[in-house]
Amino acid sequence: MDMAHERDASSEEEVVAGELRRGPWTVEEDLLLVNYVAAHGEGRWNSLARSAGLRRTGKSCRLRWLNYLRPDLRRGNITPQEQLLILELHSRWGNRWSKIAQHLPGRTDNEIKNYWRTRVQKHAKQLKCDVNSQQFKDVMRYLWMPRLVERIQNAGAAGAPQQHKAGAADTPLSSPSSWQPGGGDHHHQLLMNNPAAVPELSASTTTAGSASPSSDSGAGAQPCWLAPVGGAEWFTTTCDASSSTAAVLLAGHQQQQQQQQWSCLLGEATWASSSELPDLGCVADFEIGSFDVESIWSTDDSLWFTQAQGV
DNA sequence: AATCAGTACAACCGCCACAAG
DNA sequence: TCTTGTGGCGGTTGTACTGAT
Repeated sequence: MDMAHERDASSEEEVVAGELRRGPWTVEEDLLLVNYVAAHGEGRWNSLARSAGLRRTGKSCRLRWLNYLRPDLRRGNITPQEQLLILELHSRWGNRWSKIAQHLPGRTDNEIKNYWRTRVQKHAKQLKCDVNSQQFKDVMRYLWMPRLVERIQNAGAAGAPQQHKAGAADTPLSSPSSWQPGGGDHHHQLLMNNPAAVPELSASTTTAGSASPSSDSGAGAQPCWLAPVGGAEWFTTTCDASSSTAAVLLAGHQQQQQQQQWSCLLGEATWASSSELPDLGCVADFEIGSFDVESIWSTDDSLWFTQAQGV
């Protein structure tokens, strides 16, 4: 369903500036654009807009096509796997949305940007810290991401990847089969069959512990894009296995006592005294007990979080 | 039922890089 | 070298939707 299509094209909500239309696209405009691109291909958006009979700017046409009409778009909720990848890639590259989107087939930079702003930044706000602060990065790296890995693992163990807050908005493209070899959309199959399709992640060096989270160097990764049969396996191979995050996650996985480990991590005394553990700085200064577990964190996340705090 | 606040997402804007003339 | 057109990107805004009160 597209809310834009529910409007009358002649409604006064739409602004007509000279010959150019603005505002939500109508079904007729979408059809014009889709048909024209199908017949003539993408590019030359300004002339395309004129030739197709669209009273839109080339920019508007391009955006509409890339963010909404492209046939290979993956629609529906961001899965835990995708969330994990977004968090990891953002920790490396910052707000390089298009770059991040390149590693999430079928997702647009706009979608990822919206996800970040509406959900991730929301939690930074709740934690009363800046989303770019080291504290928040630590929370993501040592609390949020491991939890996502755990959820992916659990979903894998249950026989099928967990749908994150699956709702009516989900389409077949976002179904768990998309992550299974032989299932899902064309792009995923391409990536799974050809790991080199993500060259930056396939570049492999193993300098354990040396990679900077924000580094653009892209060191040490063996992407597989396989189904999340084991969440930690999927993550550590998809992302940089030499990064501190992945190393910690992998260690937790190998111990098969991940929950206990993270419970320890949450104890102030532990992370203040153990040189083995990552320096979490002043994470404990957060009002972490009031962390809102809605939207991103599910109810069982809340339970886990409470247990982890030893409450 | 009405109102309100929060959420999700489509769309626009301004800036920048690049290529062609 | 300068100008212009084009495409790409990140930031921001507007609004429909949803759930709580």
